[in-house]
Amino acid sequence: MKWTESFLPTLKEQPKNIEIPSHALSIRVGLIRQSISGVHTYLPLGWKVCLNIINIIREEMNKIGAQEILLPALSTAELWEKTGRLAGWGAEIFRLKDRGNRELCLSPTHEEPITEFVSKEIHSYKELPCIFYQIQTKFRDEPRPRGGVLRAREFIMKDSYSFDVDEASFMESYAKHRNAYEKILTRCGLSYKIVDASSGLMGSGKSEEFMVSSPYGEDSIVTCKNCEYSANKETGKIGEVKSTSKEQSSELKKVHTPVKGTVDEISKFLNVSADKLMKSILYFYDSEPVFVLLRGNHEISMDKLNKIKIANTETKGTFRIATPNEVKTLINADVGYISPVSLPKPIKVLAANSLKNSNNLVTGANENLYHFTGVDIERDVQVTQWEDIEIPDNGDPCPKCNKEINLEPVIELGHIFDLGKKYSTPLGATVLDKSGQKKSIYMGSYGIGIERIMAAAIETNNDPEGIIWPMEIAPFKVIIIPLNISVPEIKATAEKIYSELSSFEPLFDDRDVSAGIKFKDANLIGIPIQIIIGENSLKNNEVEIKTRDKKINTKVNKELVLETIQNIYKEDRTKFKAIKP
RNA sequence: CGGGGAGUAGCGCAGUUGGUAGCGCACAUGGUUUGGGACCAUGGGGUCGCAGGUUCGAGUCCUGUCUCCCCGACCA
Repeated sequence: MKWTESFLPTLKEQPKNIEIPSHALSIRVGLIRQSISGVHTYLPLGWKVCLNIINIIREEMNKIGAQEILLPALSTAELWEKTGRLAGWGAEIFRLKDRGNRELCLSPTHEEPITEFVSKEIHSYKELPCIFYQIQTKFRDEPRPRGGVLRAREFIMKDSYSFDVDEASFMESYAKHRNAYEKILTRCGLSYKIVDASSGLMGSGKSEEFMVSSPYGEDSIVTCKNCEYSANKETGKIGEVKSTSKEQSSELKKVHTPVKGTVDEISKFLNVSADKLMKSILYFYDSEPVFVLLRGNHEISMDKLNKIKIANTETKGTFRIATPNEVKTLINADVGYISPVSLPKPIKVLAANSLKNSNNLVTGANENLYHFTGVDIERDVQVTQWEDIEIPDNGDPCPKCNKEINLEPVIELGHIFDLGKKYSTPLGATVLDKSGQKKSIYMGSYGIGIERIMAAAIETNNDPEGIIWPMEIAPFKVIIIPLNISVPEIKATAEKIYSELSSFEPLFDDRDVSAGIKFKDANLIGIPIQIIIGENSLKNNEVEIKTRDKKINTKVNKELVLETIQNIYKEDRTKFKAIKP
C-alpha cells in the first residue's frame, strides 16, 4: 500500500481530555474515531488490525471444530423474557419497537437467540457435541462508556456456544475453548492470566476470565505473591486469618462520636485505623433482618453474599440491603451508628471470616452519634454464622497458602462460562438420548472482545513515540521509508524493494515530505519492521533495517532485503512457538 | 444516577467592562527544501452546541436544553 493512496490521518497533537494511553494512541494513529459516546468508526488502519485479530480467532476456532454462523442482532423482547434476562439486563439492553409496535431488542449477547435456534434444529444426541460461533456487533447501553473501545456500547465480539449431551462431554468442549483462547491471545502478542470469575448474569456455574494486566483496566484480580492462586476480585476467596496472639481485650465502652457515621469519619475522629472498625450493615434475607459484619477496610462482595444460605432456613433466599427507614424503625438509630452489640432484641448475625478472633473493635452503639469501643467479637457479639463475604484487599491471606495476596487492575478480554441447562431448559432445547429420553442440552458460552484485544495490545506495547504492534496483528508488517523520494536512485530502490516484499503487506511511505515526519509517523503507527532508504547508506549499496521494538538496527546490502526481512519474520514466529507449543 | 469540567475553523486553543471572529497546526496554490514533526508567499474555511430571553447591539449577560470528558455508583 502506498501512503499517498491511503487514508492514514495521523495526529501530531495529543487529543484533549483523554487519559488512557491506548485510547489516545488509537486516535492519534488513526485507528478509530468516536461517533457518539461509546460508539466508534473504524478507520482503515484500525479495521485492518481488527481483521487480523478476527483471522486469528477464526483459525483457532475452526481448529477446534467450531462452525461459524451469523445470528441476527435484532430479537424479540419476548425471547429474553423467557429466561428472565430482559429484567436482568435492565436498562443495559437496547430496546426498540417495529412498525407493528412489537417490542424488539438489540442483542447484548446471544445465548437466547442461539438456544432458540438450536431448539428448533437439533433433536438427537447424535448431532452433539456441536459448537457454533459468530463474530458480530453487540449492543449494550453501558451507563458509562470509557477508554475508547475499552468499554463501548457497540462492540464486536466473537461469541461461541457449545452444546453437549452431558457435563462430561461439556468439559471437553470447555477445555477446547480454553486452549483456543490461550492460543489466540498468545498470537496477538498478549501475556494474560486466567482467573476464576463470577458468572453474573450469564451463567449458573463455573466461569473463567482471560485478563491482561493494565493500570487502566476496569476489573481487578487478586493474585498470590507466593503461590499460583488468582481470581477475579469479586469471587476471590480470603484465607483464614492466622490466629495471631491477640492483644488484651479492653472493656466495652460507649463513646460520643459527633461526626458522620462513615468508616472514614469515625476512624479519623477516634484516630483508629479502618481495619479496627467493624462495619455493621443491615440486610433482609427474604423478610428476616440479618446483620452483616465486615472489617472497616473491606467491602462486601454481593456475588459471595448471594451464594450464602442462612443456617436453618429451608430454601435459599435473597439478600436485600435495608433502607434507611427500615434501619431507623428496627434499631432506632441511623445507618452508620448501628451494630448487633447490646441490642435489646437479637437479630441474626452473619460475620465475615476476617473478623474472627478480633477484639478492641469500634462499632455503632445503636444510638445516633455514639459508638462502642473495645468490642470483642467473641465476647460481645452473638455471631450466628461465619462466612467469606468480603472482596479481598491487598495484604489479605491467600486461601491456598495463607501468604499475602495482591490486587491488580486488569482488562478483561475473554470470559468462558459453564451454562449448564440455564438456557436450554426454559427455551426447550432438548435432545433424545440413547434410551429415547428427552434431555436438556448442556451448554457453554465463550466470549472474546475484538477491540479489547486491540486496545490491550496497544496498552501493553507502546512507548512515548507510539505503538509497537505485535507482529501478527500489525496492520502492516513492514514500512518502507525513502528519505527523499525526489532523488531518483532512492525512489527506484524503494520501489524495487516495495515490489519484492509484496508478501509482507508493506506500507510504502512515498510522500514527498521531510524525513522527520516520516520517522515520527512510522514510530507512531508502530509497524514492526522499518526499511530506511537514504543517500548515505545507498552509497555503499545498503539500506537500513530497524525493528520498532529497537532490538534490531542494521544495514544490509539492498539485494539482501527480502532475505533479511524473511529471517526477522521467521524469528518472530519462533518466539511465538516458544511461548505456546 | 451523584459529583466535577468542557463545547468558538478539521485538530489544539485565545477572545478584556457587551461594540466588525482571532492564533498555531492542518488544508489549497506557487516556490525553496529533504537523516528526526522545515521555510517563504498567497488563499479557502465559522449561522461561536442548540432554543428562547435581555439589549440599539450577545461568543460574552440570563433561562432552558443537548452533547462530550473526568471521578464515583453500576456492569460480560
